Amino acid sequence: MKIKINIDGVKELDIAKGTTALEVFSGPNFQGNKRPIAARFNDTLIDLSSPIENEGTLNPVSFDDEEGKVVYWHSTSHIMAQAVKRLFPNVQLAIGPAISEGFYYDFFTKKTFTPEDLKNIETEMKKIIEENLPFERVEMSKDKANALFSKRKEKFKLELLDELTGNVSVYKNDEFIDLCRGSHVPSTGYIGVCKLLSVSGSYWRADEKRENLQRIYGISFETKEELEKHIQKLEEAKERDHRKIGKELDLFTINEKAGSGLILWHPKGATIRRIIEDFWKEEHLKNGYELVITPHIAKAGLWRTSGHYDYYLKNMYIFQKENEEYVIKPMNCPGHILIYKSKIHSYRELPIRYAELGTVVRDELSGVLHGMLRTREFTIDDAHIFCTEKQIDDEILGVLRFARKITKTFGFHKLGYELSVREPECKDKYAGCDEDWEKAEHSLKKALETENLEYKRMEGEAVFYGPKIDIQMYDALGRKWQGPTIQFDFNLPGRFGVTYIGKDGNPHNVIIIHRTVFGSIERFIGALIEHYKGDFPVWLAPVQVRIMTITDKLIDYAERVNEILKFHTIRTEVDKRNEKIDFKVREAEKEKIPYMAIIGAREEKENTVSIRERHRKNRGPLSIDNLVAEINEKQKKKI
RNA sequence: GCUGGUGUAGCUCAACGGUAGAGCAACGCAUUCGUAAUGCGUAGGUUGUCCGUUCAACUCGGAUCACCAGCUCCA
Repeated sequence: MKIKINIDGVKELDIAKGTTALEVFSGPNFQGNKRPIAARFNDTLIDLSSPIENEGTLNPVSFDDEEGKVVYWHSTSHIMAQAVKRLFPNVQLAIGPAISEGFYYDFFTKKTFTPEDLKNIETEMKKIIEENLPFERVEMSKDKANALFSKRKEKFKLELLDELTGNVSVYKNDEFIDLCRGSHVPSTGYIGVCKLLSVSGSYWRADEKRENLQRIYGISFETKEELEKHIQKLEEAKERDHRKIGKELDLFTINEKAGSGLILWHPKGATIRRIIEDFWKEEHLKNGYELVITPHIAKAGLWRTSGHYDYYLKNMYIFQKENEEYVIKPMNCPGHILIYKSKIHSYRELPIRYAELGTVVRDELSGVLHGMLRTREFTIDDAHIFCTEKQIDDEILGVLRFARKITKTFGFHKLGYELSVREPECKDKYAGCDEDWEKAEHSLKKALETENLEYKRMEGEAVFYGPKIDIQMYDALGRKWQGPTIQFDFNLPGRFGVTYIGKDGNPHNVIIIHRTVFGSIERFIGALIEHYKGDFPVWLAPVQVRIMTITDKLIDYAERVNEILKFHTIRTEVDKRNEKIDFKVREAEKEKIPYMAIIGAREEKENTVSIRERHRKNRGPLSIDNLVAEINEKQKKKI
């Protein structure tokens, strides 16, 4: 019996019922650029070996496709598990999914995998790949699967089976069998090159009360070149590590005498931060925000009212003084609310926008601390917008535009958007009424659509007190960083009784919108360091010009130039050491200083400096006035 | 917090049961030099901390602190 299928909506083919996808793709009527490794039939991903029984649309999936990578890496994780089982028959299998870059597999075993083991596993994987074992999909009843995995003593697979209903599928290559939904590449030979990257601990089901597992991470590609490129990218990421650059460029340190997760900002790091904060304040003042300052500690009662004392207790630093319990603030919202509530507000005053670079302290688990990206004390560029229901559309749109503009100023040109909304099934676990949620969601959606932004809808990802937009920034390496957040709050207004007096003379509920652009200044600057690789644009560079003398005789002139530049708010340093100019240039290059102003007898005579610009080498002489104008122009343009 | 790894001079790293060594940086002297390293010299360490094993510990064991890779958490 013949059936019709579509390929890519372009070609229509008549095929015999039961023909496999692989047969279709290797037939004369199909030409693809990339080797298919799986197929998409209508909306489901299928194996190339799956027979096609119905009419529909069939498309090849290759490694270049997002879902192709998932298949490819997932298959490699099976191969790794197979290799591990061959070498260490006693380990039990947990799970082994593909992740955003590669795959992992969790194993239950008393032994710990050493780098030596990884090498051996890798070698065994290569053998399995050479054996070119087919990935066979077998569907069976749950009972049969239960019997199978009991016999193989795979207790984790049995636990997973417990939660499945109906028939299940297992994948088999030779002696190795795994409970798996699929899909997979046709055979192990499809995997080109693979590399195991690291081992770490994990828990079964991410539950620390459950079994401790050993997780092996790896990645695979079709060609050696792709693998090398990937490894290069990992090395590049290491080179950009803000902790490494922060030390090299003398930006910040973390000192165990002070405590972990606490940043000591050195002059150069503090300069970058100051420039960013000044810019932030200016922009907020220009955009209708008022700057406020709230205390670092407050009585426990305030945090009881806000609710933090209950649900955020384990993260709060609490201390006792004169029979009064105090909390070091982990959030800025209650303070802003107290300022709002210091008097009665008319509808005519709204919206009110309070902004603060508010430093908060949170006790984070020691294991999560990570340079500037995850600290125990950090400064949120926080703002709270108090507005009426009618104003939310304008406010959200305003915040979205504002946040986009600021992040772009820092060179994050590619942004991603996520709209987090309620889980539709369990509405009762959320604060606020249905109507609030719908209006808020509508307004967030509308803002994204007005700006023509593509976004991902994250069902059930909203926090309990309101829906939000999260913005991700993509850095120079294409990595994602958490950026601005725009968050509704249906919880605090009720808890604190935040109201305004309407036209009717009655109090009405205020809508509170939390928003932040940087999230945490520390994290943002950490991201910025990695994004720019420490090579900051002129407006952010802690030292913009290093003046360097060729001989001691030029020190006086160098000092004069220094004074002039400083007078024009240019950040300069003089290198008047008795060293050769090559040496001074080398150091300035290593320190990524954008302008080197070299001073010799000629320059003194002509009242100039000789400019060497980073990335542009020697530019020759330039008058002081022109140098000032050029740098000030860059400062103004924020480049 | 959990699993695994690491901790030696300001930095990067070496030594390894017999009481620590290099390069860079610092300091001193010489050199006064034109766009990525001038030469010579000096000084610098209770080997993260504490406890134990040993005739002897940087080296072995335990605890602790910190860091790293993950897990977990993230109102």
